[in-house]
Amino acid sequence: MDTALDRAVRVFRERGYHATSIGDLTAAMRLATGSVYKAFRDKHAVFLAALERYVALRQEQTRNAAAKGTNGRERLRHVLLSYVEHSQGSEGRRGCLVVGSAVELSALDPVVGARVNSQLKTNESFIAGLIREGQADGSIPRHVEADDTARLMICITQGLRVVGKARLPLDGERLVGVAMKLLA
Amino acid sequence: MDTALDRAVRVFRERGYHATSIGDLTAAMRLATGSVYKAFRDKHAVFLAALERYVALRQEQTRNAAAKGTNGRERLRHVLLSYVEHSQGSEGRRGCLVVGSAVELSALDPVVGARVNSQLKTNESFIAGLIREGQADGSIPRHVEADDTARLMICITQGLRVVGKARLPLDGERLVGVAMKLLA
DNA sequence: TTGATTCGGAAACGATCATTCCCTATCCTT
DNA sequence: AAGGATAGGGAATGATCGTTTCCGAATCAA
Repeated sequence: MDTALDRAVRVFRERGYHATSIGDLTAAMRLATGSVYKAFRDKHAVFLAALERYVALRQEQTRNAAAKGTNGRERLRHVLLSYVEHSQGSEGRRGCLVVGSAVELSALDPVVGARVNSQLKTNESFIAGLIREGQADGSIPRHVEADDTARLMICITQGLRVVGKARLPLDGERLVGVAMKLLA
Repeated sequence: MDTALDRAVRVFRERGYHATSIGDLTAAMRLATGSVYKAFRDKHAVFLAALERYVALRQEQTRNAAAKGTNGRERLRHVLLSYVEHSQGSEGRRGCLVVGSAVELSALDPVVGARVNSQLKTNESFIAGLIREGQADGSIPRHVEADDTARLMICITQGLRVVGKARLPLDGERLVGVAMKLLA
């Protein structure tokens, strides 16, 4: 079942919500129509479950990236690097389900809208936390505005997914190198 | 006819491509079904025309914002400020047709994909040009990498639209203040 | 005024959508 | 071994989609 949900995540990432038919979904999940409706109330419920699963997976990947760093600044750098890598190539073209939900559904679907909003806030707090961590361990200057900088960095991460989906090449080292100026 | 196309732009921005039915379109454009198909080959052609019109409008607004500045740095600052303002409030919730096209259609529709890609490159060149202008007039240091910085700023602008659509409040002065560190 | 022509509007079309229903095979219990 | 409950598969259903077609009104030339 979880493997079927992973396949649902994949097809929703590639095609978005409205362009994904139940036929696409059953083909990808290798389940018959009836089976999908046994497991989920409707298409919307499948999407919500897929979104939840995607968010959990991405959160784990981001925490793992952060763990690579030895101080606040380095942890943040690895998080940004991880975002660039995931926004690139075939993974980038597959797209981010949070960005896709925000753009395609946020305005029309209050449930998805609220979920996306809360997830962005969670990510923002995580980044703000890393900045404060860096300020505590001396790797980031005290005068950096943690909240404003975190919000701008969320814009960068979400923008990376948009640009990556549009097939512009992204050089991780160079882009992150420039972005780290925000911590000066 | 142009006023009808403006209404099409509006509904496509709000609902995206797939969630907009011909019924939505005719209601918004105040045209009957037959009239729409007299003026355009199909729904896809309406979208392409709307995208073209939106891009032209936004480009003009961005150039106007740039014109407010008296040197390269100030012109860039006004461009960023303009982006934040457009990403906010009701205008922000309406969304950006370029971001929407990139996320929803870029991977599935080669024509839209190519158009979005070229538009992002155009915007990037415009920003890179402003940076070089600032370096020529002394308002931006020479050691700033124009191309890398421009690409990161494109990420910021596209990300602003995503975050704005997700209803996170954006403070123009604060965010742009932080972003201008990239020109240090 | 008349006739031809062009343009917008609404009904009709097949296709496809999300959803429901029913049947079959598989297991666990006794 | 038999029976009952359960899960999965696939056909049927009503609604809605994009598109086409046809009809009436308005416009312009003569």
